[in-house]
Amino acid sequence: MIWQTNEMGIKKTSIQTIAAATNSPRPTLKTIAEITNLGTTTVSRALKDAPEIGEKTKARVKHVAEQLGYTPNRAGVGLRTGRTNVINLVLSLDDEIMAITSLLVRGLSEALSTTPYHLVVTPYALHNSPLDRIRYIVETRSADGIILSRIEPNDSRVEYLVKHKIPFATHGRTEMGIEHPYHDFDNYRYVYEGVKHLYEKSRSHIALLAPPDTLTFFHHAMAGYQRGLSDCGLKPYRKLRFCIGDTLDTIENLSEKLFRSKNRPDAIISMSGGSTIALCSGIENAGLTVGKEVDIISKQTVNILPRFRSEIATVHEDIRLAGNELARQVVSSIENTPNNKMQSVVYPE
Amino acid sequence: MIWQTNEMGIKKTSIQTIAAATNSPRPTLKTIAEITNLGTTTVSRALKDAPEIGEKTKARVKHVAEQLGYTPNRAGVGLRTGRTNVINLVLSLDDEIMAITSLLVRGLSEALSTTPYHLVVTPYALHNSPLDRIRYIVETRSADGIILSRIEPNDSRVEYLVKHKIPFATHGRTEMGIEHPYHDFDNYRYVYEGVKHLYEKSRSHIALLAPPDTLTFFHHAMAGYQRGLSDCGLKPYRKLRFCIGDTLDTIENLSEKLFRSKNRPDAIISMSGGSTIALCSGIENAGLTVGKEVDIISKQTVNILPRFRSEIATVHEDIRLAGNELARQVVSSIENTPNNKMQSVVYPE
DNA sequence: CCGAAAATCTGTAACGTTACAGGTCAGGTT
DNA sequence: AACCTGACCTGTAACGTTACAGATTTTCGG
Repeated sequence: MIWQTNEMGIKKTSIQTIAAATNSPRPTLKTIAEITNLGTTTVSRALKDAPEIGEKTKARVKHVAEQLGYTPNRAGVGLRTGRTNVINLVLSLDDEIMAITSLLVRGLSEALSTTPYHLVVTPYALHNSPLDRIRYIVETRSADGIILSRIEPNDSRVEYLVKHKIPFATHGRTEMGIEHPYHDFDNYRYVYEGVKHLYEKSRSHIALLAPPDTLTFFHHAMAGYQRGLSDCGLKPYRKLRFCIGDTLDTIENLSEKLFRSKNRPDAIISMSGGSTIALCSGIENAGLTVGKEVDIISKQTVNILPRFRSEIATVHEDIRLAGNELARQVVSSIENTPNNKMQSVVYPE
Repeated sequence: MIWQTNEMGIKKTSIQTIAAATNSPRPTLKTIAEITNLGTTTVSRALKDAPEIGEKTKARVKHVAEQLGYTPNRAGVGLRTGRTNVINLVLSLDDEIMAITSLLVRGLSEALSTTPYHLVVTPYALHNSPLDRIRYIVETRSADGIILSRIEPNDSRVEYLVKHKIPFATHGRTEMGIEHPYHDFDNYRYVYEGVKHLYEKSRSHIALLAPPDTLTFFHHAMAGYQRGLSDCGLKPYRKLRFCIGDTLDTIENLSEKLFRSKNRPDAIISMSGGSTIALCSGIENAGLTVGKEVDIISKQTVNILPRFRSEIATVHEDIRLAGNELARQVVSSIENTPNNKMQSVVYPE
């Protein structure tokens, strides 16, 4: 093919050939000890600036270590100390297709970059028990701290982690009477204010495009919804037959069906930006126009909805901030310095 | 419990041992060995079905292991064998905001689920050297195989990994004359056929919304672009002042500026779905309509553009498939079974 | 019933690191 | 001169696992 201009010009070098030229096992403490004529213990202590090692020796050791490109072997450290310097973000694959992952990871990395910890992301398929992944991490001792999402009111993972005394933080709240670090968006307030806003625009059939009802924030959203409606003297719309956990195609289809029906809503509050897009498609397929027959308020984590249909009112959920907070919390938790605030609920100005 | 059926073999301390083990510290091979009155070696071999262990013993050992909830300590295994059972996906944070990550991860997990390997994702900030992360993984021996993206024609990471004999696969190709596993979308063909398609719709000022020019697939896209134009007897449009690596806001602004200009394009081929959305916003801000004054062809990894503006012609890039392929390749590479195809370039029907 | 092969099982060492309990020695104190 | 102190360094053991080289028992042909 045309762009493979290199095929003629450059000779191919096999992996083996290059590697054979560079055959040296990685240096260990022992290597450095032999070179410097010190004990491995001394080298180990020197490299971490222990007070009982002379300055001259430290400098010498560090210099040699640098020369050799020494890096501590994690398996060795892990075996001896039981620590990994890893924070593990456990994520569902079937979720968060709309940039949440990306932003959360960015927020976490950012905050961890000033600590000795580094981030590892483990995905799991939703059809497996989410608890399995957690158990695996705990049993194999492969992280010092864990970050969870998709939190349920009565969450077996939280129970497990508390029982095993593993530091963790959750993106979302539980309702188990257990105190633990968490960060959450104020979904109650979001929906409550959404209802009021729509009421002021004279909307009266306000539906909620809710999260899956297994998750805690479904209840928060629902509470805000009901309180908002009751404060406005409105009645709840019958429960939608789809939620933000469904595929975009499902949402689009059911949304179209809904908006073709006689008793359709005249406003929707959506809990997810991705779902909102499919929702709009359904509305338009039904021959209606967003901003005219129907008003939409939606959360979004990335600024895309105004580009999509400028009539959608949006509220920004700052996932990067969530990452920062969660990282801070879990590190505090590991290092047992609970001077900081270990729980936060935010809402944008 | 099974081991109590063997009356002769039971140590008097069995019960206490079991109790102690079930209490707090995690069970190890030694725990099982004490309970079963076997050597740790035997237990280790039994758990991995070694042929020199009797069936009866294997069953007994496995049963006890199950009872105790034994899981091998990864640090121990890692230290001894040098293996981690980890495949590490190294991802840029500043990239792929539009679901690529999510889909790639899903594809990889899926394919790895039938292997002993599991996926770990390490993000890096683009302003750090991407090589650093790789070096860290290699030096600390924290993965058996690595998967890279954002491949450059002359990629230092590839060079490094080949030099250190670490198995890896790349999402995208290099042009260094080094043979290594990769998976790629046929961007040459995509752009080439895009140009032809637009030409048939009588478009003549066709611009390319290209990738950053550091990446290999920029060159592929460019080659397809130029060849397509030349086959149609058209001239290239002057290079755009923005690319798919820019923020959505940047793209929207520069796009508006472009489409307000006198010598604006009448068609665009875009290399990324996210960018296309911002591009459209810019076009519309300039008072033009997609499908009327301007035609757009765009790649997308998730089916969102038709919902956005139904006039956009789309080509699907199957990232999940990419994940499957890359996983397969890197595992083959680790296990030195290069019977499978280690390189693939795909284009949808 | 012998001897040897086959089938099972075991002990030791090592992977790289760090905790711990010393050791050595210069210099000062009694 | 004997003793102590503090600064600096070292050896040993252990974390949990597996490779390796035996050890023991069983089986079986002759």
